Amino acid sequence: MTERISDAEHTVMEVLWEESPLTAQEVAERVPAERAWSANTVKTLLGRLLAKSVIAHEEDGRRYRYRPLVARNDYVTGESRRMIDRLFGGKLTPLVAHLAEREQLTDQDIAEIEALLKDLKQ
Amino acid sequence: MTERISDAEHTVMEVLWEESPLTAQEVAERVPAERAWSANTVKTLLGRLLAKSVIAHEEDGRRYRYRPLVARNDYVTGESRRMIDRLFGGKLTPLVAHLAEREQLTDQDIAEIEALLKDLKQ
DNA sequence: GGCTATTGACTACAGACGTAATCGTCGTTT
DNA sequence: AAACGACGATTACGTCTGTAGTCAATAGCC
Repeated sequence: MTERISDAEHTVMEVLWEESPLTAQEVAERVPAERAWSANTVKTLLGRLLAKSVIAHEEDGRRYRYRPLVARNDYVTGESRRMIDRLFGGKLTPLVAHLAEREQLTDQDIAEIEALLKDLKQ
Repeated sequence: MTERISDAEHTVMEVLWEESPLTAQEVAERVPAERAWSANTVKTLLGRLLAKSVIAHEEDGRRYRYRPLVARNDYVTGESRRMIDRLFGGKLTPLVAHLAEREQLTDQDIAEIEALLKDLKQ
């Protein structure tokens, strides 16, 4: 049911996941400089995220403080799943195979992942 | 430089990656039934993909046969990289860690991935 | 030789997105 | 009290996307 979050909106979410609640202005200050957004742009995005019920706002005097309603972890899970479904037929192994082949995994990467998996096997 | 491929466009690409060259009509026939697109829709999408130079067409009598210009593998690499950058700070290990934690990996999955990694270590 | 079906090109149109300016309100400053 | 400034709400606007309809050319049929 959770509506799709656009790219620009995601940038705002990252700010709120990092720290919240924040006022619109505080969010604007924390948005990565590459974006170079006006304060108004940030407010528009906050409004759209509100409309999508993915954040909430609580009054604080004459302004609002915004706070995420979805956990970053859940969002990340959803997005990775979408990607894996679209590109790898929903299977994880082909993803790892692909990445292993195309990105050069350092020995350390491999060691880390192996350790991880070992842990999983209780 | 390669332009972004939208969701609907990606569906068409999958058809062409599966088999090509194909005429517009053949593509339309092969698009997954859930989409239920009109032939015109498919043609529009082919046109947009052409404009983005991600496919090419060669004349064949009064019609065209379309064929991908980008390899699926390259596309997949690009998309996975984007996702990993956005969600996992560009590092692969956190991706695997996240997936391992949130998706239940079967013992078989784990075994497969371990085998994969073992191979990588020459 | 006119009619019809196929096919690509062009046009359409609503909704999402990126980016912002403007408006209205209310508290603050002088 | 009048002007100013901060803030949310509303409006704007070009582009992209999803989904198609319409038009023009051509090729085959009768």
